[in-house]
Amino acid sequence: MIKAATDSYHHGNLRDALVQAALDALEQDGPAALSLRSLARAVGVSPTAVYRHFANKDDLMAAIATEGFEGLSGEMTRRLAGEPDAPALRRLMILGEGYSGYAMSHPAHYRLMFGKRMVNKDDYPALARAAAHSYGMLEHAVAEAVATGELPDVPVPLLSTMAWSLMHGLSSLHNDGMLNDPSLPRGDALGETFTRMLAESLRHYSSDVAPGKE
Amino acid sequence: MIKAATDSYHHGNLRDALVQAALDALEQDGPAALSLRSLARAVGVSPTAVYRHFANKDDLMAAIATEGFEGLSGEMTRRLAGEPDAPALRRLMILGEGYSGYAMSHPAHYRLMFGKRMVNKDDYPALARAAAHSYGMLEHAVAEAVATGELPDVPVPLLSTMAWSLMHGLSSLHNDGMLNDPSLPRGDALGETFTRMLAESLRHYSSDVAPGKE
DNA sequence: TCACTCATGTTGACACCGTAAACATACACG
DNA sequence: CGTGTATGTTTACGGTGTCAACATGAGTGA
Repeated sequence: MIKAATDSYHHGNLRDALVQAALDALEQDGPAALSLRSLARAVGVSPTAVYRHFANKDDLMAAIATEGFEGLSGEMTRRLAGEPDAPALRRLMILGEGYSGYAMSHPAHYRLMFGKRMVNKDDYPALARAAAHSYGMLEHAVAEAVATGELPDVPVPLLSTMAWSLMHGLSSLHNDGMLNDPSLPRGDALGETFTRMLAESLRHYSSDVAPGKE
Repeated sequence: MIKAATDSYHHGNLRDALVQAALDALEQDGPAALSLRSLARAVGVSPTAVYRHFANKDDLMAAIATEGFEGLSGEMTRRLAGEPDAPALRRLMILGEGYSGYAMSHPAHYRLMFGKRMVNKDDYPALARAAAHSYGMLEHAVAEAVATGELPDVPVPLLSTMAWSLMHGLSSLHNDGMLNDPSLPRGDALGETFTRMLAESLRHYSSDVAPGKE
């Protein structure tokens, strides 16, 4: 029930209210409950009012996904700020923990961020930009770790994509309930564990075997 | 238009026909085109006939997902059979390539396999069993590689989950169009690359640092 | 101050969806 | 042959995304 201060004909900030209502519904009732009509109802507006602010449902979803990537970047930035003087590899690990931490504490939202919409990412430049920014934080940290010699001299995009894949896969599997081996650490502890294992094992990775160097 | 041989009142094998129609629609028109009604249409049957074979849409989706995990296991088994005498670590790499290969060549189907349905996996035991079997193949190979000393003495579930996360993350990111760095290898080549990198780097991973050993 | 414009919200309609209840058919088994 | 039951159909309901036509009222320039 997010409404403007006034109960006037014009809402005032329908767009933001809709996105906020969507985030609430997402966390409380899962993605199935995300219908334009129910959002309009929650905000106290007629169903088609949505179309004054979003071209269609996909457009709204893209806005929510964009918000998600911004939240993800924000979480990682916040954690980095907590250890300003950490060496490069440690910074990379902080990113990994922040990534999986955010993903696992916003399962429905996280899933939405990787919906089919992104395939036509040209249609949603703001979304593409937000996603690229998150990835950029990772790539930057990887590049630094390679520069300081804390990671082997393997092409940075390769290392970055590998780290991203590991964290994305872990978070997705966790959120989908696929990790039920009782001997495994709990969710966010797993993120920490894998980050450390990858960093540690890559440190001893013989870069002679690495691809992409000719 | 999969129909029984006869055009009689009774279809003959509606259940299989529906699943097959769903797989076709999935590959051709994406997951959005998957409606019970359109499937019924494609098979030449009334909309509600579906409910004689599936409790509801989720039930159908679970059947499709099950088929997916069976296809995945089949692909990995097939590739393993091609190199019967490969050492343990090599077998593990074959699994990784098979996994990502299957996932990347059936994007819509693969996405479905990890839908929200799996969270209540108790409701779909056949699906849970098929998924567990795929994971079991991986865990078995990891255990062998640890036994032969080709992988460090780290808890098998941990190593297995790490490998799975890496391949699942890579496949998902690829299928969602998130990997657009032009310097990266193409899709299935990436699967091979990451498998090799992980195997190689884990080989030199100092197991003293490994968690889960006290 | 007033009239006009245009961004914003509403009404009504349409096709589609998942699903339930009641009914029809015809295969299989006594 | 008779009948029970698995299978398919008809009809109906509430929900959804979206379009077209209309209503409102806030802001602006005369």
